[in-house]
Amino acid sequence: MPTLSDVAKKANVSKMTVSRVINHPERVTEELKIMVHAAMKELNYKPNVMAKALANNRTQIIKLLILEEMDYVEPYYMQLLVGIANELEKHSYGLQLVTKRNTQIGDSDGYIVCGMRETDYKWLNTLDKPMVLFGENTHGYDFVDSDNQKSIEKAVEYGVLLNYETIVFIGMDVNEPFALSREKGYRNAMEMYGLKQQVVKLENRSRFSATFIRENWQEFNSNTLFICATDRLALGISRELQEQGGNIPEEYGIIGHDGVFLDQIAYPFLTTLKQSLDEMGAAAVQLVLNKINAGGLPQENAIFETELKLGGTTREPSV
Amino acid sequence: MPTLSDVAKKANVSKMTVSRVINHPERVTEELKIMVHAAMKELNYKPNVMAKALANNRTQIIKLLILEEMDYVEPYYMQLLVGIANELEKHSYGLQLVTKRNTQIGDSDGYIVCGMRETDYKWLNTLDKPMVLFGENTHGYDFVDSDNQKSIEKAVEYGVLLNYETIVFIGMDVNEPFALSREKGYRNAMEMYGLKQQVVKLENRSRFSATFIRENWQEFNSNTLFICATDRLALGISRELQEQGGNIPEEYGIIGHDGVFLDQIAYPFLTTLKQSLDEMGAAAVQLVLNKINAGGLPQENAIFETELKLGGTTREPSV
DNA sequence: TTTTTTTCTGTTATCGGTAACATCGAAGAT
DNA sequence: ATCTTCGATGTTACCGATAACAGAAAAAAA
Repeated sequence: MPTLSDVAKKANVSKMTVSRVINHPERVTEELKIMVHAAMKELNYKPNVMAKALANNRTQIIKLLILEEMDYVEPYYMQLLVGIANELEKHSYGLQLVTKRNTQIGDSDGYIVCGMRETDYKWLNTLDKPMVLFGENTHGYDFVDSDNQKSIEKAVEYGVLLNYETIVFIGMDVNEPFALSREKGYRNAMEMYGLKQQVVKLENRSRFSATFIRENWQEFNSNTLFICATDRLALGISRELQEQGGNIPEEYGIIGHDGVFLDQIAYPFLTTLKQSLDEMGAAAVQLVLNKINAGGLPQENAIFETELKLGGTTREPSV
Repeated sequence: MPTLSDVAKKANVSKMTVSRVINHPERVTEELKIMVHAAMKELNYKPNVMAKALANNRTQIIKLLILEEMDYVEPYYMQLLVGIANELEKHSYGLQLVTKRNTQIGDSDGYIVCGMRETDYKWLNTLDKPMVLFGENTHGYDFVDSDNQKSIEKAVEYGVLLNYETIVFIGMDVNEPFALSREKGYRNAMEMYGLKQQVVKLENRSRFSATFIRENWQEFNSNTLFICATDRLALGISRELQEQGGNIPEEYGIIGHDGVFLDQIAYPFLTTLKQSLDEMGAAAVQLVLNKINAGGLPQENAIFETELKLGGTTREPSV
């Protein structure tokens, strides 16, 4: 492995000049820059991350804290992780995954946090490294998230376009910002269209939404659309509607939210609001690295729109 | 952050002695060891991973190569990843995730590879760092895997116990060792019980196994058990059996394989052969780190038994 | 022209560890 | 009693980079 010194020798300059070409190119003559670049290419020079880290007093490690209980795995995270990992790699950063079990966390340059609930913030405050949260929050932390409200608004809009007469919202019974935003999106859009609102909140498990349908089956007349806060809930709705003999998508429509894995497992495929998790993961990385390299910046968020991905649980738009 | 020197000063010894206490305690007097340990505790000394890495010419990074196409995410990996990540953290190693997209891989101390197919081995050969594969292979690489054969043997045995008359194997149409082992497990056990073997091989997608049932529905008389090479296949079988009005689990039984996420999504829950992925992840890490620290050792594998996790797709054993 | 300033490049010390060699006292050998 | 040998500790140099300072040449000001 060639080092800075090797490059320096080859280019007939000092190590410092080579270092400058890499980190502060504006402080070096064009002429030398060219020579150094030539030497680097010729030797196929790759900077030694560890040495750089040591000299800069960095660890080149970002910790990903997954605060959610992992007893039932969210496939969600896998895509996110890939997005994060790829982006970190671009910047020569390593990843360390921290789950609720091993709170004994070592050193790092910054954190990306996901799955946090309100009760976690007190603890988060004690971490004094740059940090970006995955999911909107009201505690002033930088975050990356989907535009939850707009997302559900789009769903309602689409439901109206499809002429579903009743539009029900199956939400989550947690008081977290993302859940509230989704509900707000529903309420907003319904009000805008002057439609009667109907909100149900359940624990985020498919069997609970299935039970809900079973127990309230007679209430729902034909031509109803269920907009669900998660694909998990949508899955339960779909399953039980079929069980009860409901015709999907003609009599009953379903729109889920998340678009990771579950929508593909369902039969028929769910129409869902798909988040671009790998982009979001990459964005989270960029935000933390910004903070690390620039000291304390003001809050900066990245908000992504979801994409309405059509499956078999909504009928075709009439032309 | 206290350093080696700080500890050395406090204990009135040289840096080297402190270093020895940590890395070669047998070369230091009991007396000094105690003093140094006291000093370390008092200062709450944590070794600087980067410095150590630099001095040892290590990167303290393990790359996890996921060679599988990630267009449909395997929730499988999430658990594995958690297992790997936790174990790496214990040893102050960072993780870098490499997917098929970014084959441009930087430096690392070793690799854990998963999702490889026969065509990948040529390329794997070019990597000359310590490597452990996730999944059995016939190329002489160290690996970690479930005992695929025994696993399916257990399934057959259980099916016999439950008095299912016909036992069918729904396998995967790939020529990979793990798939072959599972099939072999079926054939072995069936032969042992003197039962008629019936093997079907399909692409690993639930809709293909569903289609299979739809098209061959009349062939399967009641009292049949389907042993599936994956939960994905089991899911499709379950779905379509219900669609056709088959009674699960009394008339038709299903046993899946993997026990990650999908079995919980299915309705009813799948009876499945559960792999302990986090343990396996940890084992993979231990194997690579062994290789890294000990130079080229002979091949070493870690094979884990699966656990038969009962769900609603098999009937109760008669007492 | 001389002095001052600016711009660029090289030197030195340092980040926090570790290997290799040097040193020194005590135990064993002769 | 002298010479080895050995075990325990300290010294020095180095891993591969960077910041801070120093120095030299070029540009600007006098």
